[in-house]
Amino acid sequence: MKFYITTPIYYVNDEPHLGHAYTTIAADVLSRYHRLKNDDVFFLAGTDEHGLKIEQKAQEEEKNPQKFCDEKATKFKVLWNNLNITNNTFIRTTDLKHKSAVQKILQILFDKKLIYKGEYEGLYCVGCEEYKTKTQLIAGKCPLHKKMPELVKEDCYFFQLSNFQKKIIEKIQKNEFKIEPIERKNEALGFLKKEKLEDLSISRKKVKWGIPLPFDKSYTIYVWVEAFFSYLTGIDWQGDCKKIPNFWPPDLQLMAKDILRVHTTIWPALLLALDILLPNKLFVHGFFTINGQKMSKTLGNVILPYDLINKFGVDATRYLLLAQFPFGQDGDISMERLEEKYNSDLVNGLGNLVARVLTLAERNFTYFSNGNDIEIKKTWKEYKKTMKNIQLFETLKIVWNLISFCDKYMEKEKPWEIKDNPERLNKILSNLLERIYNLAIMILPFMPETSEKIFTQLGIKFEGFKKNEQIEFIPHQNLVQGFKIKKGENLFPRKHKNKKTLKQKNTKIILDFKF
RNA sequence: AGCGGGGUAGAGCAGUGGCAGCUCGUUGGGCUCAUAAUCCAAAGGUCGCAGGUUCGAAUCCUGCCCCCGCAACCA
Repeated sequence: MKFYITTPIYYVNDEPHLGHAYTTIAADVLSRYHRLKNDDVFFLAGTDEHGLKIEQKAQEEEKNPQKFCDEKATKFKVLWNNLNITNNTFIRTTDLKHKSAVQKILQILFDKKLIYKGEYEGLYCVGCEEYKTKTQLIAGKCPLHKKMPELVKEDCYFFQLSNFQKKIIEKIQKNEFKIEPIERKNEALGFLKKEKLEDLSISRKKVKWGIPLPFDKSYTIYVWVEAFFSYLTGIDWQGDCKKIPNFWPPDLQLMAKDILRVHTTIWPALLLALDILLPNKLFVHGFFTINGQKMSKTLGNVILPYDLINKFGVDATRYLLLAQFPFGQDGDISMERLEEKYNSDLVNGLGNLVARVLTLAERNFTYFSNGNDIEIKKTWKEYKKTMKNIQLFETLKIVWNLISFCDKYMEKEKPWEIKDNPERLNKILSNLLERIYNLAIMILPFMPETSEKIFTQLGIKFEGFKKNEQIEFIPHQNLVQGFKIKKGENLFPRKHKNKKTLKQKNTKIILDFKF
């Protein structure tokens, strides 16, 4: 089975922030899980680099836009690398292959008469050098320049977005174009049914930093129209509608809720216009607040990805972000709570369990499997179900239930008290080690380095599941070599609280999640 | 009345008509294999506010308040 998953292509007007990291980590977890299942996975990440905002930002920093984009895109790449993200490609909308495919597409749409010349009328703020929507204005004035924008008309090209409204609604209702969670589907259907989609102006005369329109080079292409195609050019599509790459369509496109609208209007309309299959599923997740406040640079309460990586390490960062609140909802985080969770789940939970079992097992023990551990089987069953439903928070809960079960089991059996019944001791430790072995596989998509460390300490190699092998407890095959225990360093070093630092961190802040 | 989501213990959340729950934190006790870890127990809540329906409401209805996202040609 193929599994093609995408993150949004992030807009490079700013440094990568926690929201970008969150989506990308989730995508990586799902990618790694599908690889574990032996699916043929393609994981796309990338950056969106054209448009007025970039042009202006580059100008502020006195750089040419390409250099500016190169630097920012590198920051994203480096962060993904540091977070152990296993994306198969990193597509940039300034890549040559993207630009040339996009130009072909626009020509096709033009030849199909789905693009026509017209006149765009909008409220233009001279100070901002851009059109404003009514909702961006405060009392009719630009909030930045305190001036009334002028009503300006401009020749431009339109895409017949309105033609596709009905078809999009139909595809969503028939679940041929799935949107999850259900609230987001309702939201999309809400605005699609209620508001009329106007034709979309796709050309920009004033924006220089963009891909030229193939049939009229005095314009560049509006970013949203071209950027979406990176989901296709990233898998090496050349712009030929008859030659669609095998990985198409995406099985899953992850994104935050702010870009739901464009992904359920412009994006499917463009694909329908070209007779290309729609993505199978969009999954929309929520936003963070920090101590109940929006993150914002102005308020200075931003938690940066590197703050977490430096403090907790890569694996713990991946875990902590996903273990905070259900994937798909909004949630609140704080440094204080992250620290608590780090200590309770990782240090006291997983780390401590591995340490206490291995200490006993390292002394004196011979492995034999009873081959049928109900707890492990039950956990795998729920694990697979929640993973399938993209309930990553629930998956982690289920895995941690098994950890808790092991702690209680030890308390009940008290293996450290057994002095003259080696058979019983071996059985108890074997049960525990099999559970830890399975735990290590379960956490592999979430915390690949920790997983590897556990295998090393168990003296066992995990080489993945074989093709078509059921993912579940199979001790005889996989553990035939037995355990060669060598307890190592603790998996997670304890964090000791520093109340003063925490208090400083908790000062109100806000963060901006625009992509 | 623009659309969607949310407001439940100190914190984060679950609970859609039948004794108000989970995790963390806090407090007390047990244990000693383990990173002051772990196990058992306890304390802690006018379920946003105000009305209504019902034998019975966190849950259903009405009104209101607060928070988040969207309200496209910014991305």
